[in-house]
Amino acid sequence: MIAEVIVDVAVSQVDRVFEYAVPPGFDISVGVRVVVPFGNRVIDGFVLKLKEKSSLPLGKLKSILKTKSNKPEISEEMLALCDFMVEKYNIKKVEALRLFISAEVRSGKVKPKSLTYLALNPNLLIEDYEKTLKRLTEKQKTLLDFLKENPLNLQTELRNNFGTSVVDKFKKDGLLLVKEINVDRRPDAMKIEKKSVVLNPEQKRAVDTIGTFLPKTYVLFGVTGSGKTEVYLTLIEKALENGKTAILLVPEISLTPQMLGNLKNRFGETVAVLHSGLSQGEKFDEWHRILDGEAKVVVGARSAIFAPLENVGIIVIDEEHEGSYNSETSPRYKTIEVAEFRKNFNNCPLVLGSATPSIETFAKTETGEYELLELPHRASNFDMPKVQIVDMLSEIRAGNGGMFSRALLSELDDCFRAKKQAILFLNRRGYTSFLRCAMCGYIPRCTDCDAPLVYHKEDEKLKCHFCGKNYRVLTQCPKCGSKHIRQGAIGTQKIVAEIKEIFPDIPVFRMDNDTVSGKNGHQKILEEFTAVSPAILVGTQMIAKGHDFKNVELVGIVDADQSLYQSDYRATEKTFQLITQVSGRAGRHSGLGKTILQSYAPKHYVYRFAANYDYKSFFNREINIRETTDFPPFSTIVRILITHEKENLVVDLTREVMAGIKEVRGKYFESFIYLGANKSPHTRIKNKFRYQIVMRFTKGKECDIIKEIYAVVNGFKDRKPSIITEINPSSLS
DNA sequence: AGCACGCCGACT
DNA sequence: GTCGGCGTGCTC
Repeated sequence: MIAEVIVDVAVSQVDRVFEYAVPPGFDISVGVRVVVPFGNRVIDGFVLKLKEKSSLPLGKLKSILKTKSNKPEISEEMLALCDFMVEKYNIKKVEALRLFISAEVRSGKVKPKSLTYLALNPNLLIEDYEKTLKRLTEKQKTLLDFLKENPLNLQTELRNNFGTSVVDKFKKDGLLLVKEINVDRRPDAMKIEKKSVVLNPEQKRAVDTIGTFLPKTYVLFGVTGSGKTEVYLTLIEKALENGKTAILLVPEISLTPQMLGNLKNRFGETVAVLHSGLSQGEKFDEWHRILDGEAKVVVGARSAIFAPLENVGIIVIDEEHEGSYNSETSPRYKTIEVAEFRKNFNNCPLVLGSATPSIETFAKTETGEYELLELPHRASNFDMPKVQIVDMLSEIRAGNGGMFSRALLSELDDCFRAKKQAILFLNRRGYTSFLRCAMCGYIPRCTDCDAPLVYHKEDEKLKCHFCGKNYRVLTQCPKCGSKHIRQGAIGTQKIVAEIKEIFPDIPVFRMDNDTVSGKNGHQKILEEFTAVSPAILVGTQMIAKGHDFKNVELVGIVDADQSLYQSDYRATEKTFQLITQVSGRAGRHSGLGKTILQSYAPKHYVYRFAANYDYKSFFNREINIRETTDFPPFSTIVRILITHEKENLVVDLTREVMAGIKEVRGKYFESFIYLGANKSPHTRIKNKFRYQIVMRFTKGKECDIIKEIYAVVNGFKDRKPSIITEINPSSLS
């Protein structure tokens, strides 16, 4: 027997099948991990296929040394998924396989945990043993009495309670036998009150529709608090009743304990968790519980989509619009696309839930590719907080040049007087910043792309991140002639400092990347904040997600425009999503919440629609713009990123790749909208220079074009700089 | 990636 | 004379 093996070495030169002989007597099947001789060393590999004959010249073939898993760890489905990902993302086979089987499981360093128990010897009656003792001491008697009632005990507990010497004597005499019992290391779940919920008619309709278990993709479009979770749980329950399994994804690790609590209330111990924040032991044990079929429901962040479940009956992606579902590091993949694959393979439904679906997802409900289901009403009786838009330009004209409007200050004052809490949200993403006229709000934009220009400090230039075109830095506003040109970004520290000055008696908490450290740093700040009232919390997006603040009645969005003027075609939709999400933090338990939204462009359509929570109108407007400007979903953006420590190598390779891509463009000239090469906005990360080739082309022939681009790129795989290709990257930084 | 092989410089 | 620099090539 011959086995086709992929060796566990992540280098393109060896990312192909190697053949090995299976020694007689070896029980090897497809999907097991093996140890093989490779060159003059010994490494791990994955068996992909078994066959009778080798095509290799005699004498080249070596034999598998041993197996690392006694049963297949990669199912037929995952092998097919591996091929799919290799084709779709141009990644290496091992990279995909490594996603399926984490390092903790592969390493062999993590072992199952066992506890030492002491059990009564079944062949020795306590009475008989008692007779062999010369004299029964007090301690021996109490222990014997205890053992009569409790035949199996933890060794440590027994020793602690009855004394080491007595226990060890019984052990030595053979009354107690050592028994190692494996225990699973299990991630913590949040304690959540069990309550029985009656589904409202809309929830019921969603459950009935998806509950037909047709292999379709559904968009569950429901406002915050409309009870999407209850729909998920009911559907998972039905899938389990049908003898199937289920996957439920949440956007962030910090949201898993809560969801796990919900799932455990309903499904008990058949629930497993998978995400990168688990301890090594937890990851190992949870993964094996899934593989062994003990766990039927898997909850987790994006990596949980690779859970080794068989017979999947439903896949749910909650908050499907969240950027965290796109892997930002190699191997880059899109969770929804992987989920689509598993949905098709398992012939089961995929549910994408969101209050603010991504434009690309919602567009597919219009083309009929996805089916739309709506939950338009909140389960509680509270409305979403009222949003007031404040024009910061008129504040400046009225002589208020500070970063807080009069409206926000007076609302803050009211809020604190009522002994309530407030949140100030700073919409800052990434490092890039734009310029803005402080008098009229003018933002310099690229004449070719209409994207806001980004200020680059190192060479004192304004640059367009879409085409790379350079502009001189403005000193005077071309629109109103003012010389007050400001850099757009303000920081959280500055806000905290000002708040402390204006409201010296109010406790201020700050939460951003600088103040949150460690595993629970996030939780700690939130707990401290929750404990005092009045108080104010200043932070970036991390305060926006899923937190149920009881006492927060006011949300201030200090500078909503900051995420709007990212040079990213998704900036508007991200802004809409953020506003909706942050607003949702106020008045959750009183219905009296309010949001103040400060903007220098208050007439921008995104604010008008967001203030009314009018997603559909926003979508219609946005999809129109995408269509007229040829942006996704009406076009495809491809980015080729080339990185290395030596800049000249990167420059040379970028030139060569660009030449190849230009040939592709020649063949598909009518499809290409744009093609350009430039430094990446983050010129250097971890000492590596970054150059990128960005292109955009219309729909229709994109599959052929992408294939050709991959072919060009793969021709340079043996070069030193690393080169990765991304389709519709989530950011161009 | 790792590791061997191999072909040139500067040292005990 | 040899130790060791890292370019090149191969791994069933």
